[in-house]
Amino acid sequence: MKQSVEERLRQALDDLISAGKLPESVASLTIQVEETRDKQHGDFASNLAMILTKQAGMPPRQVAQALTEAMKPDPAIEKVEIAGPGFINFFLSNARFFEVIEEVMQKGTHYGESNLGQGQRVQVEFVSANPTGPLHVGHGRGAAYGDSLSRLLKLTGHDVHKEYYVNDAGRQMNILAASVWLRYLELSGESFTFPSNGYKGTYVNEISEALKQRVNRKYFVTASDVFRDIPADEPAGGDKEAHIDALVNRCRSLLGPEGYLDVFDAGLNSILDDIRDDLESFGITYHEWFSEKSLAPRIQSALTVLKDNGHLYEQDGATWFRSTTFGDDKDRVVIRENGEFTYFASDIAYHHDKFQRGFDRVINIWGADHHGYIPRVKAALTALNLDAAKLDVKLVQFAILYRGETRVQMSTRSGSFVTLRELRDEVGNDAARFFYVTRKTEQHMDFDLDLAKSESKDNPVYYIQYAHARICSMLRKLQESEGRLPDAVDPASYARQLTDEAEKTICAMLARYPEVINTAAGNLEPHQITHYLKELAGIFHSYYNSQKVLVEDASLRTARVRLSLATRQVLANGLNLIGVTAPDVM
RNA sequence: GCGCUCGUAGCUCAGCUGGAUAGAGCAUCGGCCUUCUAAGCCGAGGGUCGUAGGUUCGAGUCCUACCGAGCGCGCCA
Repeated sequence: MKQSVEERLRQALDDLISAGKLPESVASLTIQVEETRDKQHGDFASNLAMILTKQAGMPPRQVAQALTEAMKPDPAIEKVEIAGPGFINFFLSNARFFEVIEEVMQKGTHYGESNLGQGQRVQVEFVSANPTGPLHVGHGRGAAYGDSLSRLLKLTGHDVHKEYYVNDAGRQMNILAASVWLRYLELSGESFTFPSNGYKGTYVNEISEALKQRVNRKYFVTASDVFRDIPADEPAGGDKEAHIDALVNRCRSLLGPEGYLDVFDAGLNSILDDIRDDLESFGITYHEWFSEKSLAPRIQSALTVLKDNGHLYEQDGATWFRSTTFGDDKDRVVIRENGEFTYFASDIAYHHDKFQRGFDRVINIWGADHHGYIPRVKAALTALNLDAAKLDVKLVQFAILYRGETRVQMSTRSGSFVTLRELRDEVGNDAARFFYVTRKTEQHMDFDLDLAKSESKDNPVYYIQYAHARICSMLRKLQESEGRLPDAVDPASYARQLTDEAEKTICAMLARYPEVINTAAGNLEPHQITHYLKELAGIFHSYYNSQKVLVEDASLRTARVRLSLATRQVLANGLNLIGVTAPDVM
C-alpha cells in the first residue's frame, strides 16, 4: 500500500524535473511516506513538498500543488489532499486494505520475510559469560536480546552465525579450579578457612562432590601442606588477591600439570554444560562455542601483524599497542612484564579471527560495563588493516534488581545472586523472554523480582497470547459446527463485507508488519516487535468485544474468519520471533 | 576530572531515524459476562518531554552548556 504512494510521488517528482520545474539535484532524494496517526489526514502522508521548498524556490503548499497535479491517476489512490504546512495526504481505495488478508494467509509463517540483508553473513556474539558459575538474570537480558535479534536478522535475509565466546583461559578460571579443589579437600575431611576471593557458590561443592566420586583421594593433600607459607587472606589482615593467587600456584604445583588440568576441566565442563543446558531450555542454541584457549596459538600471529604495521612498542618491560593512534584514551598493554598475554591480546586475536572468517558484519552484544573496550577493539581492527565499521557493538544495560523495596546485590563470587534458571522457573520462559526484550537495550531497567514473579497475571505477554488463544478457540468452535474453515474468497468481497472501521484498522496493522520487521532488523531493535504485537492484540481484543465473528450470514462470517486467521498468523509469527510460544488454549 | 549510556504521566516504558493535538501498560476512579474464552472490553483523571540556549517551515527526536542517574577510566577478566 505504502509502495503505491511512493511510486506515485516518485513519478510526479521525475516528471517535474524533466519539465524543468525542479532542479536535477532533487532526483536522488529519498521519498518519505509515513502512515498517518490521525485518519483525518488520510491513510498515508508525505512531507516531500516541504523538503523541496528551498530548492524549488516556492512555498511548500505550492510545491505540493505542483506535485499533486503531476501525479498520474492510480486505482489504489482514491484521493489526494494538501494539508497543513504542505503535507500531501493520500486516501487509499478501500479494497486495497483488505488484500493483505490473503497475502498473509498465502505466505503463512513466511509473512514478514524480506531480503533486507541480501544474504549478508552476520555474526552475532552474545552472552559469552565467564564459565565460572551459572548464568544470572543479568545475562538473561543479553541472551534474550541476542537470540531475538538473530531470528530477526535471519528472517530479513541475513546469513546469521550465532556464537558464544568461552573465556576458558585466564585468572578467573584458575581461581575456579582452585576453589573446586579446596572444596574437594573439605569433602575429604580437611578443614581450613576458605579464601575470601574464592568461588563460594554451592555449585562449586557439587562439582567437587562429583570429582570426589570419580577420583576418590587421588588429589588429596593435607590442609597444612596447602596453606604452608601462603600469605594471609584479607580477613586475617592480608591481601585477598595475593592470597588467592598463591593458592592457585600451590594448587598447580601440588597437583602437577595433568592433575591440575583434570580439576580445571571438571569445573569448566560442568559449568559450561550447565550454561548450555540453561540456554537451550530458554530456547537459545548457538552455531559455535568458541574457546578462548583454542586461540592461544593465534595470539602471537595477530600481534605480529600489529608489530609489522608499526603499532607496537616496548616500555617498562611490557609490550604496548599504540591504540591512541586510532582515538583510544590511552595505549594498552598486550604482553605483560611477566610475559603473559593480557585479556585484550586474546580479544585482538579473537576479532582478527572473526574478520578472517569473512563475515560481512560482526555484532557484539556486551554488558554496558564493557563500553570502555569499544575504542580499543576498534582501534585494533583498524591497526590490523581491517574495516572497523563492520563491527557493531550493542551495549545491554544491566537490569537493576529489586526484591520488593530492597536492591539485590549481585556478585558471582559471593554466591548471592539470582540465577537465570530461578527466574525462568518462577515466571516462565515466555514471560522472561518477552520481558527482557520489551525495552530497548540502552535503557536502564528496574526489575522488581517480587513483582515479576507475582506478575504472571498482569504480564503483557499473556495479553498477546490470549488474543492468539481466543482466535484458536473460536476457530475450533467453527470447525465443530461446519467441519471446516472457509477458503479464500475474492478480495472485493472483503471490502463489501468488512465495513466496520476496526476491520480496516486491523488490516492496516497487518499490512504494516513487514515494515516493522525491517525497521526492527535495520535498527537492531527487537523491542519494536513486542510493542507492535501489543498494539495488534489490543485492537483485536477491542474488535472481538464489539463484533461477533461467527455470525449467521455466511459471507460476512467467512470474511471475518479469514481476517481472524490472518491476525492469528501474524501474532504467531511475531511471538515466534522473540521466542515466545503462541498457545492454542489458555 | 575525562569518557560512555541515559533522563518522557504517580510507577514501568514506547515514540516508526525531524512532522500535524506527545502515546501504551500498571496503579486510581466509574461502567460491561443468559451471546464466539472477563487472562477481555468501554470511559475518566493524570505531562513546563531534566534545565537553558541554538539549528529551520517544524525539535521529545539534531547541536552546545549545565543539572541528575548508572557504568567505565588496571601489566584484572
